[in-house]
Amino acid sequence: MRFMTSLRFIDAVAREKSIRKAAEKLAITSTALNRRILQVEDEIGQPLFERLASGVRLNTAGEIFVQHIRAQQADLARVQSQLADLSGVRRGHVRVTSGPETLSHFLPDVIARYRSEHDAVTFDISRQHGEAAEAALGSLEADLALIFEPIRSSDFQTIATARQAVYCCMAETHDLARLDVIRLHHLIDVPVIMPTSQSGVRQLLNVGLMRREINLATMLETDSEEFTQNYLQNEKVVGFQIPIGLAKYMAEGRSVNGLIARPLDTQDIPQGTMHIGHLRGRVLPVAAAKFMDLIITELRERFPKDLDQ
Amino acid sequence: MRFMTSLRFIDAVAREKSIRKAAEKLAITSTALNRRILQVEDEIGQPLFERLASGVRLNTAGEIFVQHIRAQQADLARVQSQLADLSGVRRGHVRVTSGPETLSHFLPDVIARYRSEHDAVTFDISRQHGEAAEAALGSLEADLALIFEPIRSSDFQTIATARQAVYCCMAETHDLARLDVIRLHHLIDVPVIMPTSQSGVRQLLNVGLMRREINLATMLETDSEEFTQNYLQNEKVVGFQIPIGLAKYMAEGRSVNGLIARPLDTQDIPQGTMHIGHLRGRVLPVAAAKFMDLIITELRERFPKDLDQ
DNA sequence: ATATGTGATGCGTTTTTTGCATCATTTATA
DNA sequence: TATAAATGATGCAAAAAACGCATCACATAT
Repeated sequence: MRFMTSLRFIDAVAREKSIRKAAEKLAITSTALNRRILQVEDEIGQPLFERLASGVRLNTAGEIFVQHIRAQQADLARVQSQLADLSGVRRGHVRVTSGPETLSHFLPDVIARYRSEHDAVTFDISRQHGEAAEAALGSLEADLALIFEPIRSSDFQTIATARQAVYCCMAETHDLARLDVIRLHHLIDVPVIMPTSQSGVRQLLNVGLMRREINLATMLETDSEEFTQNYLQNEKVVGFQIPIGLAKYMAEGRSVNGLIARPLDTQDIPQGTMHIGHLRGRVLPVAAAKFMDLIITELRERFPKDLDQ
Repeated sequence: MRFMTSLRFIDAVAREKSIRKAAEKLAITSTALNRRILQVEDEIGQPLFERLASGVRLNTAGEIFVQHIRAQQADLARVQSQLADLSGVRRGHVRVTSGPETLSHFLPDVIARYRSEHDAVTFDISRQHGEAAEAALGSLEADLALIFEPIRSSDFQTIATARQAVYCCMAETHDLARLDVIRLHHLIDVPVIMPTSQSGVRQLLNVGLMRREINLATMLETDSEEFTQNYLQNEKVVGFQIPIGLAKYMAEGRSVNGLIARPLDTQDIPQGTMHIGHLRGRVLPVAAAKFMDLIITELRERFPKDLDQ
């Protein structure tokens, strides 16, 4: 897109905070890039960057203008996606940001399902917790977000929510595996792997633990689902997860790879809410919109009673 | 704005429906323009225009793309307005579309008031009835609309409304000038000037006339306020107008230039609603937003009881 | 049949953009 | 404190892109 070149270059310089560094990434000389920027600044009628000895930095005008550029790029992506859709093939690129919960099973499943029908669509998955995810939507670095936490920004437009209880995850040989529902007091003196404090699951656990004044025997704290799942197969410890983070059918009590999941009593630990949404006011590219539809379809199949739209 | 050139050109061709005609308006040769279009089509990956013997016409892809171009232009205007605002002077260009009611007194007053403080802001006033005005907002040819009619499109976002009763307008020597409130039956056999059927005032009159089964002695039908106002000074006929279309204080009963206004009884003719708003989802340029604020301020001063926000 | 309109294309010219070498400053380092 | 290494800006020549002219191919109206 020739007509986007200057704008794309400015965006790059804003990100790199240096003309020379940006020029290198863009595979042109710094002098050409410099002059493009000077030209746009001249047309705009005022500088967009502050010149520092260490590089450049956006000034207020630049912030406003770069925001415009990104909105413009996002809208162009939407248009291209829509045009591709016209000509039969669904092309496009979908950028999803999500907490760790959905990355092990849910998103891989949904994306595979989507790509089985539209293999011209590509994906970007970035793992970020709530606040960062919302920021990524705001700066148009992501199209969709799946956030298992309270929503902070009013710029987040929720399209669907799914209530999720917290489950204990353990080897099927674990003593607690015999129980259908686990109460908090069962966990006293049982070694557990805790999610980090940024995670929504951890926040729900904290609420219950505070109320009941219980301390768990935390043997390890991690935000890595992969680590947790693998470790549970080696030692008789308990991890925590929500249904969307479990392998399919595990939430119904089946064991998968020697692991089993049991719900925590909701009297002890409140249910949380998984939010699926996008930046308020945005019109999503076709591919992203259709992918979101599929996410909701999948959620409806998995959690028919707990989905709200 | 160099980076907008190709897009601006495409917009021009779409409007002119001919490359040669557009080229003339843009002061370049048709061959240069033609090649720019071919280049963009090539980058997009598909044609935007159908080539006919009589010129060109947007295809579906073109419609989508041109819509994007216009949104982009509007957003750039907003950004420029915002940047100018940063540097102290409020620059900008405000495009208003309105029915005839506000053009004689209201808009001139408000614009004069606005420009007395911000003389770097320029205006475009286009006179259009409801449906056309809404279309102008939709195609981003106008920023604000003042519509004295029911709103048809759900894309119209109303910011404020003002209830307006219909007034009779006449020479102060007219027999009916003695009445404080005019009933429909007073108008029987009185020669009147009627607004055209597109006008909101006419639609309100029709409602009352139908209900009471009264026919007026229409001596002339026009959509020209100027004509009506001038003619009333020459002959003892009655015209119709709403307060916002009257000179200041005329709705309170004062005579201005030998003319006087008397309200029609609202039992006979229902009140109408003046809508002030913009395209749903748009972020207006600073200048346009501030101008709308001033419109509402002015309305509040003139019609404190009848303004809703 | 002819004339007039349309958009597309080959080619030489003009304008714009790019890259190299270099300057003026500021910051980090010896 | 002197030196080295980074930054963005600028003059100038080469490369690339855009432009305008002449012309083609085609459709429509006269």
